[in-house]
Amino acid sequence: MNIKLDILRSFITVAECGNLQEASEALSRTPSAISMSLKQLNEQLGVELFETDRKSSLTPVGRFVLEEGRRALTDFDESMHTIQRYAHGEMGVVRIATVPSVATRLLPTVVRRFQLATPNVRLELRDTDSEMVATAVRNGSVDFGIASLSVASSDLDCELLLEEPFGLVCRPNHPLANVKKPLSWQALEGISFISNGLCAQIRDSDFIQINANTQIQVHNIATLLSFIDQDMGVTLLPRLAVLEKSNFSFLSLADKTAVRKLYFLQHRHHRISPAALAFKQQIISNVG
Amino acid sequence: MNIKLDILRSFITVAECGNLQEASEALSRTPSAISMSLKQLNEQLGVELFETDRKSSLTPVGRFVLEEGRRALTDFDESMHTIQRYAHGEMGVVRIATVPSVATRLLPTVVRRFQLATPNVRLELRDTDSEMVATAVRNGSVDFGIASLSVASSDLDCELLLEEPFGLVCRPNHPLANVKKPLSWQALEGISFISNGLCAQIRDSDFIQINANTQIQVHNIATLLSFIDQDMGVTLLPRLAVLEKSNFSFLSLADKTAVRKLYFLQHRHHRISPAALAFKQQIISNVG
DNA sequence: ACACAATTTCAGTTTTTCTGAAATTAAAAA
DNA sequence: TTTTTAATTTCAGAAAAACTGAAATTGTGT
Repeated sequence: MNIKLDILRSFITVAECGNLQEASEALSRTPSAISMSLKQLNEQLGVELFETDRKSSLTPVGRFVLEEGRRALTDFDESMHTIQRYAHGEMGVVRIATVPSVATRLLPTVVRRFQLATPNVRLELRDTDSEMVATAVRNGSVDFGIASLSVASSDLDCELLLEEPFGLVCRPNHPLANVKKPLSWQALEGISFISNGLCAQIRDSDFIQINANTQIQVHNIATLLSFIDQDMGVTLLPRLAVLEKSNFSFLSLADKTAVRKLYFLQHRHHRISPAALAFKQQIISNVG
Repeated sequence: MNIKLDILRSFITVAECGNLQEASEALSRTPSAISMSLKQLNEQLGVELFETDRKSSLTPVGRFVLEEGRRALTDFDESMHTIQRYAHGEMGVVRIATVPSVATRLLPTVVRRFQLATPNVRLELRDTDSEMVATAVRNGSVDFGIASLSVASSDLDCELLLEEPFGLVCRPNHPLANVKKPLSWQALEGISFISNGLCAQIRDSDFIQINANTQIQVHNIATLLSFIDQDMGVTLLPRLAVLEKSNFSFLSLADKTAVRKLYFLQHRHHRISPAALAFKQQIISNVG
């Protein structure tokens, strides 16, 4: 039979203490239990490990077992510790794909806290559009993603992270900028409206009409905002997509159904690593 | 409590087999026993290791435990194997000090056999005079020694290896070379006798007289033999001290008490390593 | 050689691990 | 979906292993 961890541990303790009594205290066993363990090790190796039955001096084999066994045990314990740390999410890699607005507006705080709590977890962030986020999740190149499309399929799992209302974005000197109450869709009539990719999420039929008639659609947010800045018109965006300290007015809408929903996207049957789970929960607690 | 070897082994086998049944056969246990072991590992880590209770796919933690655990186990097993090999004398170093005649006449055969049987044991041979052999044993710089002095003291243990009779060594054309029967001490009268260090071991009073009256004493055997070769006289040496295919006649003596005794010298309370013990036994079996 | 202290042995107890049957659960098939 | 089937888990009892405390043994120092 194989040499057991406990027995090796007992031997090392005895060899270090130089006698059974101390060792038995250190191991919280009776001397007789330790004696029996040593006897077992003896029989397994077929050689004496101590010069006499007083455990004060080792034989050459004893010295060898002490040295080699000590190394083997510390290595093993270290490995087990590493496993524990991984299991507790204190170690590992977290790979995330997310839409730009979340990456720039939501994650910095979360990342800062997470790094402080678990400095040994490496983070790999990537920001793209929602489609690519879903793809990355599907092919397993990220642990989970955050995107605004809810495409729960057989291999993709969607979980709502947050809803944020769309608002009208315009220059502060735009006529609409002074309206105090939430804007109705009628308010947009006769106004030059620039569409963007996120608008597709608003399901209101009145707005869909407006959106369909729009002449300009700009997908890149930075470009979009520079259009607005140059008096080309107004657009609709969720709060997060606009920088906080921007030079734009953000006006709320009367239609409370006009919201962008952000979802966690995960491979359906693949569990994520403890570190990834911890990061995900950090995001949730930071939003809630 | 700590993660146990057996449980880790079970987990790895199950992960490799992809199901409990195969694994339980490989481990010669029932599936239920393995199931309980896995449950224990789960509880110790606080995380699921398999995606479902069919053990076909691992969670990220499971993959990590498999990888790290596999390495930890093979390292540990290797260490234990190394210990076993050392304990069985298949590994290690054997350091020996011996008198020249043994080193040149006895050891070559023994070393050849030993190296064949245990190629991973390193040998460190050293040849000096008996006094220095004893010193080397005493201060622990060799595992054991072979010398012709019996100085059993409190820290030195002597064990007879072999006795070999002294004989008269002379040139083949020397008058004594033709004597057919064993020589008596009287035969040495009027003959030029060259003494050497080993002669001190002959305790016969007649010879002691002869030895005391000798004009020349040569300690180095090579020098001694070259004196004999140049017709300076005869000497007494044990068989081993003279090369087998030498140009000298070797005549037996009537006094059967004139023998050189070779002893194993060992530190009294220090056990020697299994490899050293094996080598020692190889010597004994080669002599007997 | 003696007395003392440490270790081992032994028998019985506790703890752990294992087995086999039954219950549960998940995947596959109808 | 429901049924069938196969794998896994749970459970209670059995077997094995480890442990304890008292007694016997052994070795050390005087």
